Amino acid sequence: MNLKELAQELGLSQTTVSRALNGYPEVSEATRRRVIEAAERLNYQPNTRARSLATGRAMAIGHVIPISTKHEMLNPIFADFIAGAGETYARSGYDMVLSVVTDDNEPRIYRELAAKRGVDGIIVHAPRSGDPRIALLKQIGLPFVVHGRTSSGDDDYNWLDVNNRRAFQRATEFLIDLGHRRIGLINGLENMDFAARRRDGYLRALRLRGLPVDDSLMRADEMTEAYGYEAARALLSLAERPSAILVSSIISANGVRRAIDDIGLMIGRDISVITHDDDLSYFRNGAEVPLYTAVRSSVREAGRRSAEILLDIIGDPGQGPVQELLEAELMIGQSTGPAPTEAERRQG
Amino acid sequence: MNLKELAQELGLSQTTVSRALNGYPEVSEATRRRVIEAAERLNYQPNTRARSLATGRAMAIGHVIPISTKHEMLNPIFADFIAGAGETYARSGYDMVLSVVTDDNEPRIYRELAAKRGVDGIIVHAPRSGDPRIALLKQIGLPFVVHGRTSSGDDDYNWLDVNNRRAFQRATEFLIDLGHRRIGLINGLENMDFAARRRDGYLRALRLRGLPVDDSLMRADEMTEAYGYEAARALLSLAERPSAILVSSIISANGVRRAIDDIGLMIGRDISVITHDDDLSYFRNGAEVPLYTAVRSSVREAGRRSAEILLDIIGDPGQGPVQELLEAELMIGQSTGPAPTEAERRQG
DNA sequence: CGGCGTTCCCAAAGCGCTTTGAGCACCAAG
DNA sequence: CTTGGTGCTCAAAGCGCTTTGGGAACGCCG
Repeated sequence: MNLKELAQELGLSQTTVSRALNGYPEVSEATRRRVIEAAERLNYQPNTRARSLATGRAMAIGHVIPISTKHEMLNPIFADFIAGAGETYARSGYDMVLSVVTDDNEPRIYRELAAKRGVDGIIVHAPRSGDPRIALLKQIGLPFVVHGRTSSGDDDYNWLDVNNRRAFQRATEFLIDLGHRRIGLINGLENMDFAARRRDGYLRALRLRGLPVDDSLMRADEMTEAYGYEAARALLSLAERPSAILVSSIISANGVRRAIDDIGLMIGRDISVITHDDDLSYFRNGAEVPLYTAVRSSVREAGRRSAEILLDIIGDPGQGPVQELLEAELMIGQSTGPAPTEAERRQG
Repeated sequence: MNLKELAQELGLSQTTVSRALNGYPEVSEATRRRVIEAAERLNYQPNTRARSLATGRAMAIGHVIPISTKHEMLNPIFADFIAGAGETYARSGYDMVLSVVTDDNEPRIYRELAAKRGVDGIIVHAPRSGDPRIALLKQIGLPFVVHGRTSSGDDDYNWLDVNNRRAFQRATEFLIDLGHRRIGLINGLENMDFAARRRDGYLRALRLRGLPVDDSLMRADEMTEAYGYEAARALLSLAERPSAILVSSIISANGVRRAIDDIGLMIGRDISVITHDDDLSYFRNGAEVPLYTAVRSSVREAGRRSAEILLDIIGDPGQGPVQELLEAELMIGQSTGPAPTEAERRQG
């Protein structure tokens, strides 16, 4: 069923039918009702391809999901981000097109995406420090919003980010206030901008409180459960082991917990743990009292909001860069407690 | 840069340029080279919308990702499945369009997807038992492949599935062989077809070996970490607690482990655990010796293969239904061991 | 009754591509 | 010299929609 057939069926011209369906004022209410009724009855939907060829708008947003070439891994936070963005698109009648891409040929993909005119805008995922994609996309001229930021000098682009530095500074200070002096950091890959900022926050808190920085307490890698386990085992077998650990993902935190259990220590008593919590639907942080003390920020909400920003910009390209910084909330859970005294440690 | 401009630039007609780029034999090699060179130099890519309007092929595949209305959750296995499917699409020049949809308005979405002609085919995710979508899609006439199956009488459609029943029967028998007599099942939501099959496999093994079925040993829910924990706590606090537990997801298995640790028992000695392992990139099951004894089947590979099947069918719609059953492999890890004797149990 | 807005509707152009059906050169064969 | 291929190229139609620029019908006023 296409427009021509529908118009024929109704004894109207294609113009009138199109206008009736798209809400133009030039058509009488009676006709409009008649048209809409017929369209529903015959399950007419305008052909997307033809429509967007005519309007020049693809009514689709591109998401380029990078897969790290080294590890061939796909971070599950994308799933939740996309769920959020998907809600926004559904409301606005946009489609979401996904390209899963190894990070070595990303530039090509962006150029193609733009040249093929299959999408009206792009969401940029997982920006690295000084990510070249931003300059590339600006040059290409396709509207885009970055989920996260990148710390090159140029700040003239749209982004939505969590205040990672503040969050990790606060988390670290919280631990210091509890009496912890040796605090481990199990971070994400530090070529990722978010991870670099988290480390900065951690370091700043240490400096502010006059605590020494010890490189052997800092780890960085892809945030799997296994990595959390390995890293925690390593930290806990140090001669001077940390009494608290900061973790960049609740998934890795699961591994940290396992390591602590394995050693026969108790989380929250012998070792305090604070994790970043993206509020992933499959990894909710407990019910009444959260399992982990955490700095939390919903990545799903970030997806929803990033998509809204992008659609805004597409609708009104004139405006200056839109930038939104979300604050993470610090939630006290069962995984933190006062630092054990020397006596307690020797006993434990 | 569009075709017209490129043709002008070259002093050729649009026809010739189009033919040169699309590999038709009617154009001389010299001309073809000249055209291709110019296209690359000027970064010409045919406009997707125009092209697919002309050819009638959208060059895109739709994935409808259901979000359970009750829990608002998005299973992370989708991420890996999509990563796999994405590889196939990238190779074949297809786009992937995602619709994230709450399960109450799925039928509408499928109809729209078909009527709007935005995609050439669909991958159906997370089929429920007797899922009405299969009849719907057959009626609509859009090519589709189901990831999983559904157990209505009609088996005349394309699917790719893991042999869930066999896998869980084998896992159960493996536990029985180790001397376990009371075996818990922490399953996925049993309105899902895969979960129903897993339960069947479990029950069949019990029956075959003459063991009683005890409903209090069977749980079913969305496969989160927290659910694994809660369910395991419940099972382990039964008067007659199971000595082994079968789990439907490695994520829930993490929760099961946590519950076992909490109670002060040891996994693999006091309580044996076998889990299904989708080989998710962020939840790899250990290195040399797997952490968990598991029945494993890569969901990423399933994605890759499902997409291939769909593209095949789109290319040659004549063929009968394509159906592929993957066998899961049973991997012995550190989470299983012989059932403790009565004496050991009392002591433990 | 003529003229002028309104209201409603339409024919046709155009979006950028593919593809059909032809045509022009050129050369070999008759 | 004509005919018939062959090799290369092209103009134009068409995909299904939106949108421009009218225009018919109608009522109302002077």
